[in-house]
Amino acid sequence: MNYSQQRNCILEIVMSDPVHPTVEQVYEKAKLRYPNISLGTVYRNLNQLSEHGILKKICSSYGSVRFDGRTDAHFHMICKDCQRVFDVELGEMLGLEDKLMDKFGFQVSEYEISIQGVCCDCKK
Amino acid sequence: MNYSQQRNCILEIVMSDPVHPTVEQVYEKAKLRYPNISLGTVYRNLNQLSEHGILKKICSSYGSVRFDGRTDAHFHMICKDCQRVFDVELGEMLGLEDKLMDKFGFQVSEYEISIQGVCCDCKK
DNA sequence: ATTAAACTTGAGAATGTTTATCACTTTTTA
DNA sequence: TAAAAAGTGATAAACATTCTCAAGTTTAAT
Repeated sequence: MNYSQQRNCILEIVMSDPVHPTVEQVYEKAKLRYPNISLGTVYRNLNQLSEHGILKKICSSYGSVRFDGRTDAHFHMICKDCQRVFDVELGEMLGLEDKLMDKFGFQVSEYEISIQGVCCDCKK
Repeated sequence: MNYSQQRNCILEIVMSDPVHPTVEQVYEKAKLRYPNISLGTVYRNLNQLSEHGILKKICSSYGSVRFDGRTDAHFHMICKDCQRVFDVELGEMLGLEDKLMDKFGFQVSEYEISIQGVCCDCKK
């Protein structure tokens, strides 16, 4: 990857504020600095940055794709109403539901762990 | 929800085989029994069934949306190559990476837990 | 059984999201 | 500083999902 001003700006937008923005939100913020930036450029760069493991793509059943500047192990709480994504640290998972209610006022309704990797068939 | 043959067929397709099919895969299987079934009907019913908690929608960063006939607490392993989704039981999570390698030959590269619910702002 | 209301369907249009294309510009390399 | 490689904006294309609606089913109350 070569350097580019636009990609750098996109990276900063996602890294600097843990709001887990959607593509559209990144686009709106990027336009403040580069008024002519195209939506395609935002998609292209978010995807490249994810593929290089610099950002993480988050997909949930509720709402649209979002991006996360944190790539270390942690969890996400996703609100079914506003679809915002909140970070949860590993330790906060012990005694899950009560703890999340006490700490964040977040009412857990279901959760899902997904593990990415390569299956035994594809490793061949 | 009224009864309908098509919805029932769609439900059976997802419930009977733990392949976690995509919309398109459900559509292809449903056409064997209802050759005129429309893709819109498949989307409509998969969404209704998920909204009623009868099926679960699975979204991952790799590949497309899939549906799961199991709604009890369990995990998913998603292959980055073939994008298939495999079930993992809760107990199998202790000593995660080694255990999954021993048991399934699945090489874990990253994982993510997402918790759905309602945040403190939206509860107001 | 008959009927009315509510629900569902298939077909296709409409919308929304994401990727591809291409002439041009920027960055890197040597 | 020139050539190669990579990136950009604009727009078209591809793909995914939802919407619309006339016609057909299912349900519940006569």
